Amino acid sequence: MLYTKKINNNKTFNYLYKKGKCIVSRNIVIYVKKNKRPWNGLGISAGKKIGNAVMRNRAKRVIRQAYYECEKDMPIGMDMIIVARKNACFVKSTEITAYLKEKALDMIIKEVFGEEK
RNA sequence: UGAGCAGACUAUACGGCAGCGGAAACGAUCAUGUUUACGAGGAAAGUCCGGGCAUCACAGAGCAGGGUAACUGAUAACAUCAGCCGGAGGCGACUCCCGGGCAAGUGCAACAGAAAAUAAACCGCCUGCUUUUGCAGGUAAGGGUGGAAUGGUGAGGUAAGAGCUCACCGGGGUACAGGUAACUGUACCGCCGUGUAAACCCUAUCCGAUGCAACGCCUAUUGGUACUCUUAUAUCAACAUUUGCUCGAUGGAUAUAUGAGUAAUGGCGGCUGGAGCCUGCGGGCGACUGCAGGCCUAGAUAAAUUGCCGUACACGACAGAACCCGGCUUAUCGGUCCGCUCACAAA
RNA sequence: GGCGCUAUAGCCAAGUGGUAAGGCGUGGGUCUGCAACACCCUGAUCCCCAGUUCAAAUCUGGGUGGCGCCU
Repeated sequence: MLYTKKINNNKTFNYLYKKGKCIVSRNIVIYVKKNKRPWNGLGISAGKKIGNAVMRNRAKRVIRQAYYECEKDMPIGMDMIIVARKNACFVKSTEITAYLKEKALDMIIKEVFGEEK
């Protein structure tokens, strides 16, 4: 939790779903958008389709752990929503961490900050 | 040994590294750090009952509406639980049952059937008249319909029959005895009548409404928006408020103007020490309860119990607190303990 | 978290204890030289499981799905 704040109002969620860039994979879907502030915003969403309360909590936990582990490498100054898909609760957190570090980071940097650099 | 019945408990375990939540202590000062112990369930679920707590309304009464239903008790209370009565099932341990009243009233009972409930009589049976087809009277034994047909079986009796009479069975009433009571037993009378109250209803008894997004406190901005109150003026004479309605109670009511206050948003409290848990000794058949000692054991707000690795095995089910308790219902891989029953075998 | 409503044929639906009306559509037939129109026929585990009753779509209890309100 170095530079991150939680996103907890509905407005920003809807704004990001509409305007943000989306990156899709088997386990998760990521929506990203610049916010021009000295912190990152993080929202995790686990919908009804995933399963009961235990499964939803498990998915949220795994995603949060994966985010913390690659927080140091993240660029600062963006809002981000991670939506769990049905696979996410059966997978270990190391898989998601690896995915974030190897593939998603490059994509995020390209999509969001690519134009400036 | 096998097959069961009932009750109670448990819900992978241990270690390492990294992390989360609020709390306490120590340090530190507008950055927050260190240490310590603690941190989901038997159903946390469904929200089906009951209560606490809070607000609203209170001067009260009645009606409407809703719940409960053998009896006695337990309890804060209950649709729960215990004991017991009645009924049903099982060889048995034991289990199951929304179990008041259609002899207060009203309604309903399709089709079939003569008839579906003050009664009546299709085919029959018997007597009389007429005459070969009917009429009048008696009768409800037999037939068929239906879920249900005015007690059942046998004997006497008769023109034919019939609780018409008798015996036994079944049900009802009255009296007496036993039991706290539901109820049980005995004696006498007597056959007065189907089902349905999870149909309206009646009887007894209980219930005010809304739910922590209740409610209380603090506060930015905008704007005179909404609401409340005070004063003044004008109009009207029945109008408003008061839990769904009525009585009753309280206030005259509406519009305009002036002045004062409140609300929205966000935050904090409510929030966890409680009808609490454990142990021992008493009371009670039991549900439960009295006394003494000990313990503090989640409180988040996009929402904490984790991630990864290793070891073991039976390879891990259903499932995540959101104000709090007592029950019920539903989901659930399995395991352990105590008691009891039946069958077989051995001593 | 709390409080409510609802489920009937492929679709829209009526039905307050006595064996489920109707409309659109599907399929078949009649009509026609062939079609359309018209007419006739056709089809239901009344969301699921128990109970009350002679009898349940309907009454009672439990479950499942869908929808709404407070925010």
